[in-house]
Order: sequence, then C-alpha cells, then structure tokens
Amino acid sequence: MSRKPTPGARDALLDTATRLFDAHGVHAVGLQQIINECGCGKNLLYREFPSKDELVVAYLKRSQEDWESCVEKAIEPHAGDPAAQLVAIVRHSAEKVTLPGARGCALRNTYAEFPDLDHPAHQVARQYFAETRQRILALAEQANARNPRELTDRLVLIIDGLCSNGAALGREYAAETAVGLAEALVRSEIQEPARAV
Amino acid sequence: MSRKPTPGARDALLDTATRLFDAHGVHAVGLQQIINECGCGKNLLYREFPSKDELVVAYLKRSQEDWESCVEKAIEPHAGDPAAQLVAIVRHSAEKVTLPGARGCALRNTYAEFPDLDHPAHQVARQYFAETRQRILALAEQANARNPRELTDRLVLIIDGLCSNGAALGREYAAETAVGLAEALVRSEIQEPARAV
DNA sequence: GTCTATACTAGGATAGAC
DNA sequence: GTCTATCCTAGTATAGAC
Repeated sequence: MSRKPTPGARDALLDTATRLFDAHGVHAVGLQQIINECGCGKNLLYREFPSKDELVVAYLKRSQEDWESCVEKAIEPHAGDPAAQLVAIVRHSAEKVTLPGARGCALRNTYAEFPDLDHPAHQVARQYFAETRQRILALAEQANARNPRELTDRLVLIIDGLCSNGAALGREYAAETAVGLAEALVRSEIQEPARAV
Repeated sequence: MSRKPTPGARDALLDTATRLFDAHGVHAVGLQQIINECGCGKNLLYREFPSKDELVVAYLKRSQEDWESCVEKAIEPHAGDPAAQLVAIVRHSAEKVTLPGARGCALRNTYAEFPDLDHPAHQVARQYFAETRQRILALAEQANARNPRELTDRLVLIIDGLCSNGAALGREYAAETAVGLAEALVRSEIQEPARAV
C-alpha cells in the first residue's frame, strides 16, 4: 500500500461523476462517459470503485456530507436560537435548489431512480432522510416547540416538496413559498407560549 | 382500417407497462419484459407504440387521466364548497400515496428519471404540474382566499412533498401531516374574513 | 389477415484482461 | 490506456399458428 497512487484520482472521478449524475441522472450516464470526461483510465475507476453501484453510493455519501456541512455553516450564525436555525435550514435548502443548473436534490432524485428496496443507493438515501429528520427534531425540541414532532413532520414535508423535482415548475416560487411557510409555522409553534396572542 | 384488431391489446400493454414502470422505474424495465409479462407479440407492441418514448408518454398520460378523474370524484361530494374541495384534493393524494405498494407519483418519479428538458416525458410531466396548479388556483379563488396565489403555492408545495418519494421514510406520517397542514392553511386563509376570530 | 414467436442487427452497458 | 468478452437494449424482419 504505502501511499496512494495519484491521490486526487478518487476525488476527480467523483467530481466528474457528480457533475454528470446531477445533470442527466444516474441511469443515463455510462462509466465510459465518466472515464472520457475525467481523462483517466478505466482501470483507475475500477480500482477505486469496483462497480457502478459503489460509485453511486460514494456519490450519494459525498452529496450527503456536502449537504450536512452546508447546513452546519447555515445554522452556525444562529447558534443558541434553534427556532432561527430551523428556518435557516429551510432557507439554505431553498438557496441550493434555486442555484442555476440545480436539479433538485441528488439523494431524492437517485432515490426515485432506484426503487428497489435492497439496492444500496436506496438504503443510503433512506439513512439520509432519517438523519435529516432527527436533526430537525432535535432543533424543534430545543426550541421548546409546543408539538416538536408535528413541527418536524411539517418542516420535513416542506423540504421534501422543495427538493422534489416536481416543484421545478417554478423553483423560485417553491423556494419563496417554502421559506415563508416555514417561518410562519415556526413562529406559530414557538412564539406563542400559551395562547396569549 | 375498418375495425381494430384485438381492441383490448393497447390497454393490456399499458396495464402491464404501468405495473412494471410503477414498480421498478421506467429505465429499469425493458420492452422485452413488458412483452413477456403481457403475453403478446413484439409486433403488437411496436404497432401500438412505435418507440419506447411513445409508450412512456402514453403511460404518463393515462396516469394523469386517472389522477384527474379521481380528483373529480374526490371533490364532487363537496360541490359548492371550494375550501373543502382543496382539502379533499390533498386528502385524496394522501390516500393514493399510502396505498400498499404505492411508490409516489408516476408523473413525478418519471420526471426525475428524465431530466432532459426536451424529452417528451419531461414535457408531459411539466404540463401536468401546470394543470394541477391551475386547478388548485381556481378553487382557491372561488373560495375567496385572502391570498389565493400564496395558498396555492403552499398547497402545491405540500402535495409535492407528499408525492415525493423522499417522504417514503414514513408515508403514513407524510399523509397525516399533509392533510393536517392543508386543513390548517385553508382554514386560516379563508375562515378568517377579517381577523374576527 | 392478425396474431405469436423467434432471429437478427446495431449499439451501448458493465466488467475485466492485457 | 487499449482492447476484448459478455450481456442487454431498442428496434426490425421474418417465419409460422390460427
């Protein structure tokens, strides 16, 4: 082993795969195409990713890590204010979805492409969904929401709709709507201690 | 011309295609598989659907027609009460999504599978999204919502989230949440004429 | 004539050998 | 990096049953 040969190879491969998968979907992209555009050899790809499934899983895991680190950065300015952090998560998702060339969420799109329950890509996506939900639930509890589970369910539903590609009819609309609705929900669930109004 | 040979052939083909596409996704199903399971000859399929794209388009259009006729049936009992009709649409979507074996919405799933803008499947799906939105907007206006567009955007977002496969982590949760949230939104947008409470 | 069934082409896929 | 093996795909043409 010693040191890895061409240490950036794996990342370069993943960069190319991510770009192509995001743009055209996983099924529509062949490994040969990735090899061509990456400019590396075929055996390099097969050394790093023995099968396409493993490449897809690595693609999804990196996408998940990216999303999580971006979320951390997005909520960090609101440390100590979990209610604002909840809204920040939705706002961050909205910003990502409206980036030019964006095509929804890699995890959700790939999840739709692999309906088979025991496909590894399916399982990675499900795990991501579960972790996202837990993250939001924890914040909702910290924020002393009257009904943390309901608030979480509603926010997750909004994020699902936002990241769903079906919303592509007007992504800016969806983004705006999601943030506005999330703000209203968080406000009404938290800022009313009893029903003082 | 004269009379059509085996009048049910097209429907039988579409039935089989719908079942397989719904279960495994369009890309994962080959025409040969459809022919095998349908028990017909290859010639027949190619006579009815000269290409796979045309079969996919027919599959999506029928799925859209099914959805629309179900919606009509769902809102019919609430004729004259557009606010209740709005909730009924969400409730109906929730019921469809939680059917055993259901896998989200055929239109949205296929939309995610064909990101290419000028692919016919992509266009059929976009048209469906637009029509659905118009349907909801018309009801929101009939209901004298304070802000029909905002209410429409929010309901569409909820339906997107509901039909998104990402919500499959717990479809029952998503269904329950979507109906509850839709009810709350419709109520607060309509039943408060000013802010009498 | 209408159907089923099969053989076939041509291309692209994964995968791997060298 | 090139080249090959194997398989599966869409699509077409042909053969044969009813």
